[in-house]
Amino acid sequence: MQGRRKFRREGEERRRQDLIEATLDCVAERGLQGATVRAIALRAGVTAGLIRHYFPGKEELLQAAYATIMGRMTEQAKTALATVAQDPRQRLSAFVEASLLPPVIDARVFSQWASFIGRASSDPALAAAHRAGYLGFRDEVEALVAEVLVAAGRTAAKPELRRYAIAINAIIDGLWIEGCLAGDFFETRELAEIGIGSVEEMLGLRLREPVCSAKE
Amino acid sequence: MQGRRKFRREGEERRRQDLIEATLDCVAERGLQGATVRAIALRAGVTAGLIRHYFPGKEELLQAAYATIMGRMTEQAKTALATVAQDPRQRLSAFVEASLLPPVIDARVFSQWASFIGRASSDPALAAAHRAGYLGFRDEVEALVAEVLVAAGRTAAKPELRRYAIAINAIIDGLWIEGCLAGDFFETRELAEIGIGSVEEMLGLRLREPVCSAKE
DNA sequence: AGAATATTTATACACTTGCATAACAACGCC
DNA sequence: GGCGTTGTTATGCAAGTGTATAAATATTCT
Repeated sequence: MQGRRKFRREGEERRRQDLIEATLDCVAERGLQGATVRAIALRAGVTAGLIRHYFPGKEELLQAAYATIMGRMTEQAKTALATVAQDPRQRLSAFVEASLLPPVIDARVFSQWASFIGRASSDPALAAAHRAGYLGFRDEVEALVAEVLVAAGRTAAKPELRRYAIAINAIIDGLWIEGCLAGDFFETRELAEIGIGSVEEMLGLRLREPVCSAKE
Repeated sequence: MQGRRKFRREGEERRRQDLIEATLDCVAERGLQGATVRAIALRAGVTAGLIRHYFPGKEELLQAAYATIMGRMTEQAKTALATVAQDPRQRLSAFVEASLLPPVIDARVFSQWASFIGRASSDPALAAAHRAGYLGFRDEVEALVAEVLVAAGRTAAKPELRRYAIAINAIIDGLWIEGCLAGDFFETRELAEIGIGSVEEMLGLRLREPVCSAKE
């Protein structure tokens, strides 16, 4: 008998994160079914038993993984907002654009999202987490639209604002899905252009400044 | 020992359909993980072994189930087209509307869709099935838009048509998801109204005939 | 009615699953 | 350097998984 495997003790938070990342890898590649404790442990370079040392059970690990990707997605969206500071139109435009280009458009992330959301209907905890994330996103859109309308000198009644937010949120979601599922059908910036163009048509005003004739 | 269970022989196609339906029930309620041969058989009022008499394996049953819901969804949308016959604008309007009301908007169907789509990334058979369904849907939209534009006396260049189809498909998908996941946030016809309104704004023409002032 | 057929049940099997436990080894402390 | 603490491995287990097979029964045909 050769002795047992050598190992290193990682920091607690580091190991936790590694396990979550390994879980997301498994979910992305083989769906929730493929995310068994043994597969996760193997990918994390660890033995299966260790999972129960960091999480009460597999269930909790999955929830932590879901919370992680939700947080990551909203974080990316907010990052897109932080970049361009001044003009509301440019801000909305940048927001839409960022949502429809990598790394937000990503088959891997979509696969994870779909796997978890498929179980959200049966799992109240997942459902609540999703609902919160969705409303946060829509509120973000609504605030942006309000800025834009005010800057354009248009009145922004509440029901109208809500309507805009729902519609714009929908088209971003829809294009996001199309891009993630069949990215090879579209040119690099095609979805982003369509997204921004559609929002312009919905709001009835241009978001991008009219460029000089030379460009594109 | 009491004798074995009594049973009835159902027609072949009937049994197949029952098994598929039972599979969809399990998927909707407990996700793909919950769709075990035993759970499916129990729900179908049958013993587990029978599944292998109608399908080569569990894998094929799942594929058949997915094909079923995909077909059902596009079929429902096409039904809406069959009813309204004449005016292209009314046809497009009815199509969008039907896609954003029950029974197409349905939390159960969405749960099934998400569960399957989550595995589509890893399963080539599911991926192919999805891609075919998606392209079929988009072609339908594109044809509808072409009719509308022609009827409105506008030129319908191919890239423009494609752009419209992608955008309209996206907003239908996005609103569909919102409605399925959080139907209680919206008034009964709210999503349908938003969908039709958005399409009108994108195309730059009205789909519904201008109603007399009394209505609504 | 009785035999032939193939649907359906029942049982078994090899394998995987999540989880429990005990042995072990890496690290901090004196 | 020896020693306790605890992160980590190894092993085992009961329940659940898909599948294979034979026995039993419902249905059809004559």
